[in-house]
Amino acid sequence: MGRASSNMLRSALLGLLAQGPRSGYDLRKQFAETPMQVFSDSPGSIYPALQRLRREGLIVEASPRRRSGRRRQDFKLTPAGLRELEAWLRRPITRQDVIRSLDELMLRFAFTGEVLGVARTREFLRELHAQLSAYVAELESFHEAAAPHMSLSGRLALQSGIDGFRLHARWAKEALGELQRAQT
Amino acid sequence: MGRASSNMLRSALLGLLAQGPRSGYDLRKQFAETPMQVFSDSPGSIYPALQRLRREGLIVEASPRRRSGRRRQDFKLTPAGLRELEAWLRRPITRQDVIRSLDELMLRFAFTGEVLGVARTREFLRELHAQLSAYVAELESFHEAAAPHMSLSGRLALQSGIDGFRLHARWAKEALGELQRAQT
DNA sequence: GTATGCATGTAATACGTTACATGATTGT
DNA sequence: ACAATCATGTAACGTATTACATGCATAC
Repeated sequence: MGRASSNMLRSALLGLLAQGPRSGYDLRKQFAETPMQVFSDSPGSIYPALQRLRREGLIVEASPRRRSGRRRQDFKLTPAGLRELEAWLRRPITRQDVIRSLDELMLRFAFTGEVLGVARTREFLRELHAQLSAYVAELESFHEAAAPHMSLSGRLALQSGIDGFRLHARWAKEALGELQRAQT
Repeated sequence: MGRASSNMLRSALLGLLAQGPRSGYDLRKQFAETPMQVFSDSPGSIYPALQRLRREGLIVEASPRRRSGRRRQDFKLTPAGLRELEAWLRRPITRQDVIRSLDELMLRFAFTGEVLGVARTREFLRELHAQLSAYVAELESFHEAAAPHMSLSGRLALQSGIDGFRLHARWAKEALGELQRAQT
């Protein structure tokens, strides 16, 4: 009921603010100038989202740490905000997540490493790999059954999808190895 | 103003209806049971979307081609609907499309093959490959500059993103080859 | 002292989501 | 006759999008 679905921007804001205090403008710049460009940098999305988080007590204004005389409103996480972030990070990975919001899972991966530590990140990757492998298998069996009746472009598009998930699965495995090396 | 952004569901409905008359329920089943599961199969999204398309004159009721005594409302594209579909398919591929809606581009690819023919599809793939390569290069140079200051998980996540785009670029090239073989 | 960019905000609109509602038709 | 499933719809809610608005610092 309402309190809904993914709300990826909300989580991204919490995750970034967990790294340290930032202003809305800082966040907009980060969305605009880094590979986080999946997020809109328009003020109409970010400022209202920050106000909502503030109203819910998940973030508060931080001491204005002004690096200039400019008006500037920094925010930082509250304990409640950190709890919500961690709850998001710890959500079990579902088949639906893999299908409909792989982007969000990758975001969760990045923040998990920074917020919950290496051990938990490796669990995350194992779960992710399992779900991805399962879905790849599903797609392959669909492909086998349906390919004969599909158009060439349909088949090629499906193949691209399968390849993408397979690549992510392989990536998860390799990342797991890298974390292991870094941990020891 | 308003008439906005991607509206991927709208385009998907037009594309599917271009293949032949279907009912809302058919479309829901297709979303639920095929790899098109990026789309929600909930009635609250599909039926309103169909009503909007009908009100705009892009689709009309088709003769009820009933395969049972059940109530059933089939829709088919109007000439205006086909025009809008083709306009969507012919939109130039932007950097933003690649970053924020690769899914939509893959959908466009599939329908382009079915609606506009092989020649146009190959143009599409060339454009797509160019945009993907350009963005991969961008990401690589960001990676080179920023990697030293990033956390391990941040770096791994970024690497996954780069790999994904690189894979799509390679796919576009291979698909181009397959279409060429099929065309001759 | 005027333009440019910093920094935050708001209004209109459309859309997806969840949940609920409603008949009609098969199957048993 | 009754349950399950077919098939379509509606209502409340939250949120992204686009475009516009505002005020204050710097820079020149």
